[in-house]
Amino acid sequence: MSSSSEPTGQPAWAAVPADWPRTEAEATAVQERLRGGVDASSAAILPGDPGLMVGVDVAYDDERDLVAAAAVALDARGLARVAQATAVGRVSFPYVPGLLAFREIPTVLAALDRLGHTPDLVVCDGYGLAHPRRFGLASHLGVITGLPTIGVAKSPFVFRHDSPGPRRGDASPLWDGTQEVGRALRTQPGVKPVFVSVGHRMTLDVACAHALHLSPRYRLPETTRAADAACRRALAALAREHG
DNA sequence: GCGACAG
DNA sequence: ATCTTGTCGC
Repeated sequence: MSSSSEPTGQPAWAAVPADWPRTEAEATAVQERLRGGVDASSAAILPGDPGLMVGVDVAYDDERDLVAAAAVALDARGLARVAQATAVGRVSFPYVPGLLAFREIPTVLAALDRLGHTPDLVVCDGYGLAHPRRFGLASHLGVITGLPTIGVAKSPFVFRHDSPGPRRGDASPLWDGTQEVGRALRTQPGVKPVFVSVGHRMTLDVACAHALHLSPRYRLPETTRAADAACRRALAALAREHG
């Protein structure tokens, strides 16, 4: 047993599953197998509903082959912090565009387990359906956990888009041919847009509304900002303890 | 074949 | 992601 005087608690250790994909071919096969499980037909939670909005993010120390993940729960009404948890582990996959989930998910799952609350929405750093195989990180995490998820990415990936209007809330589609798979969304006036896509149990309109609601002051959602800070702190603490 | 390419 | 100096602004 361990006592925690830290407000955040000690990080959980995240083991990489023995059957985790090791090659790109194995990883893409997993995506092809799971992608049918995505539900984008309706939104499990609406902005304004009570509930817990959970941001997840990951920080890396490739030198030491370490990952730290954080899950931070904010009250949907008022965005006050309710709980947070962190986890650390070994890097489970190299960075390959399109296969980000295999790098982040084991540690993120450990942090979510440790949270002690069931999220009503998980906000991921990256993409969901706006992905080469329609199964980015947010969708993958959603299908594995069964939780509603959205992706909010900081930079464009594979799909083209026009610049959204200058006002907060202005958006323009991310096109995969003639299909809208995501949206470039202006969360703050005069600031670069973010890129929103559905993860699981969510629609694009509602995903954008959540992203906007979660970003009252800065470009990025408060969930993402909180999770980013928390996983960086966890990684720094880990490097401090060891060498 | 070459470049681009979430984090 | 991470590395990094200064700079502009509240």
